[in-house]
Amino acid sequence: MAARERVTRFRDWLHDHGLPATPQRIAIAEVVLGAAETISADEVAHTLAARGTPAGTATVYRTLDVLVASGLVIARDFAEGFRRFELADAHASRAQLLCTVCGHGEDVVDDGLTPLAERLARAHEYEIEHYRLQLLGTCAACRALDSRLSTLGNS
Amino acid sequence: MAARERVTRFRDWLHDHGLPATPQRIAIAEVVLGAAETISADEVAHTLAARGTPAGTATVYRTLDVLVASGLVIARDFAEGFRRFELADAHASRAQLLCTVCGHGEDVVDDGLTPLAERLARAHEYEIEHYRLQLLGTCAACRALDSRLSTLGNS
DNA sequence: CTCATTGCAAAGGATTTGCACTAAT
DNA sequence: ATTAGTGCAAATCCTTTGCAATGAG
Repeated sequence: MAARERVTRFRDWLHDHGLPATPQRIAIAEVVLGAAETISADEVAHTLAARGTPAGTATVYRTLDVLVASGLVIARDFAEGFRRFELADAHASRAQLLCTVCGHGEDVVDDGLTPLAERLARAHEYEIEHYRLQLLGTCAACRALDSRLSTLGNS
Repeated sequence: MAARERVTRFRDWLHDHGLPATPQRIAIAEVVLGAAETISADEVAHTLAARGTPAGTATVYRTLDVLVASGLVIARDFAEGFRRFELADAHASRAQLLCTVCGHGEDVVDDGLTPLAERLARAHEYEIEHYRLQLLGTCAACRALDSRLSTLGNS
C-alpha cells in the first residue's frame, strides 16, 4: 500500500467518524504515513515546517492521536524519553535471532509461537495485531571469535 | 539472594569503586533492592519519607543511576511517562504485551516460551542471553474507549 | 583534610491543556 | 450556522543540573 493510498484511507476514516479533514491533519498524515522509518512528534513538526506547511505543536500531537485511533499508525516507546510513531502495517509478526556482538539478525519460524501469543493475549484480554520475538544472544561466528580473543588475553 | 545480601553487595561495589557509602545511598539501596515489584523514583522517595529517612529527589535519581551502574538493578520503561527500576536478577527473559493505542506495556509469563526460545537457539546455533516477546495489540481499556468513541462519532 | 555527595531550586524536554479564534461540513 | 480544530502560551510531569553546604574515607 502506497503512502497516497493510506492518506485516502485516513480521509475516509475521518469522514466515517464525522471528523473534519483539515489541511493540517492531511499534511501531518502525509508526513507520518509516508515515513519510511519510525518518526517522532518533533520530527513531524520539523518536516512540516520544511515543507512549508507548519503546524502547531499541540496540533501535531493531537493529530498523531487521531492517526493512532484510525488504526493506520501505532505508537511505540523505545525508552528515549519520547514516543515514536510508525505505520501499523510495518509490523509483520516474526521471530528473530539478534546477535548482540555483531548486531546481525535473522528471521526464524516456529509453529509454537502463534498459539502461545494467542494464549497470552486471551489471558490478558488483549487483542493482538502482531507479535515479535527477539532472541538476543551470540551467534556461532561471534562465539568462535570470542574464544579466540580470550585465548589471546590469557597469554 | 536476600535483600540484605544485595545491600552488602552494593556496599562492596561502592567500596571497590572508591565511592562513599552514604546513609542516603544505603537507604535507597535497601528500598530498591528489597522491592518485590518494579519501583519508580517517586515511589522510592515516598517509601524513604515513610521510613523516616527522606532523601532529595536529585539524590534518589543519582543513586538509582549508581545502582544501575553496579549491575544490581536495571531500568525499564513501560511507556508510562517515567521509568521503573527492578532487581537485575528479576529480569528473567519474558514476554510483554504492548498496547499500540495508549503505549502501555505489561509483563506476562508463559511456561512455553523458554523451551521455544531454546529450541530456536539450538536450531540456529545461537547462545541466548535474553529473549523478548512483544505482543502488539490493543488492551481492554483502549478497546472499550474506542467503541465508545465510534458510537459517539456515528451518532 | 580532600573530594564526592547532598539538597534545594531552577532548568530542561516531552506532552497536555485552557482559551479565544478560525474554519470544515 | 454549528461544531470541532487550531495555535499560542502556560502548565505538567519526570528528570537533570548548578552550586553552596555537608560529610565520608
